[in-house]
Amino acid sequence: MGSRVNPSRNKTPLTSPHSSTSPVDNPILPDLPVGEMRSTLQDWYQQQGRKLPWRNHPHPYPIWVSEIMLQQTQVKTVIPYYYRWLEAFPTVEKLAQADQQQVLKVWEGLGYYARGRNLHKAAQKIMQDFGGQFPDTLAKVLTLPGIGRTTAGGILSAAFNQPVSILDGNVKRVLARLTALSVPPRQAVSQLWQLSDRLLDPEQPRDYNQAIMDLGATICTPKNPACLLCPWQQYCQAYHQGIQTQIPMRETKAPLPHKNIGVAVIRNAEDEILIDRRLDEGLLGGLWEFPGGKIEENETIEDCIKREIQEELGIAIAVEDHLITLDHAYTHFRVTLNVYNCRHLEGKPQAIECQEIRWVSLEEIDQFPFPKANSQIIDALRKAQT
DNA sequence: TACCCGTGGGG
DNA sequence: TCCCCAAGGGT
Repeated sequence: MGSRVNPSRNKTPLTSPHSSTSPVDNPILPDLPVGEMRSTLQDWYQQQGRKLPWRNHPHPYPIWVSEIMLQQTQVKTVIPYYYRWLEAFPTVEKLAQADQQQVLKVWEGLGYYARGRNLHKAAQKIMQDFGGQFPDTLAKVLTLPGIGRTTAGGILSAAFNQPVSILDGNVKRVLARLTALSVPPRQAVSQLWQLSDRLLDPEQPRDYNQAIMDLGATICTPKNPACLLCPWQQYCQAYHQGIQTQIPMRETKAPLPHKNIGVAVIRNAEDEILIDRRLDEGLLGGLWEFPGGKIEENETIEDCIKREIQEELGIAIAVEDHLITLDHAYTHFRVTLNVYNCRHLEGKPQAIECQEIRWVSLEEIDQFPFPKANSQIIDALRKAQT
């Protein structure tokens, strides 16, 4: 709690008013023993590095897939998805030929679904523009959707042993502590990239990049870093100052807004259920869902559901009994889903605010990719049926 | 350039 | 229970 910081307070040094360069301007240490640091890190990596499925792979495709899955996602979460993905789409060509719904079904549950859609689009671009070969230059790799500077460096170093630096969450944290960075990393991105460039081992860039990420993931962890086991302990300013748990400094964050949502499970005379496919852009793009919307002030859940279904699908329904209420947290807000069983009364459903609409049975609903919160609704439907 | 974009696990 | 954060990129 003592590490929570108001960023504005850090823009001016509390100390000497005469100092012309604050740590923000120059967090780079003047005399880092770069060669020695590379050597100690590489030695540590040979002994303590993680064995991961995509390491030392001869082909860039599996490495690329792993890099995309690992964006903002922990290794443990990624591994089963990684294997399933390569089974479903063993080559760039197979991925390019798949349709988006297959792709999203395999990605289902992993989150940040634009990653899956971009992987798919990039595979098609590789087939069209690069003759089916994953590109091996930084400029070309950066033209692929879903690949930024860090992911490009990760792929080029791992697949081709090219000396391209990275600045992911692990590296940011390691370098912030190494320099006892006195501002949140976001305010020093340019300087951190310079430091990352400087430290990168030009002789063994593949192992160096993997090593510094392993260091961040297993030793220089966000909480309770294992400084006594760290190969860079002697170079670490945060450790020497005893402030390693306070760095990197955090941004102040506004509390998450909460939305109350009415959700309809609509059945027709054949006992089929109405689902809709969301637009490709934005939250949960391209996934299927049960229709519904935000409950306005002074509106009952029943009124909300009837109104939303009329607006979104152009049909009249009867709202019947309560199925389930569940809470879910997204990155920028929380929701409570109030789910009700409903009956279709009249009108043909139209895709007004979505891409597509289907009447489906509970048996065939598994074929469609749903976001996590909606999967819980499906579970509840199955339970209610038996 | 801030803000948007999921989900699971740890403390 | 709640907050934090994880191999970031797109706009």
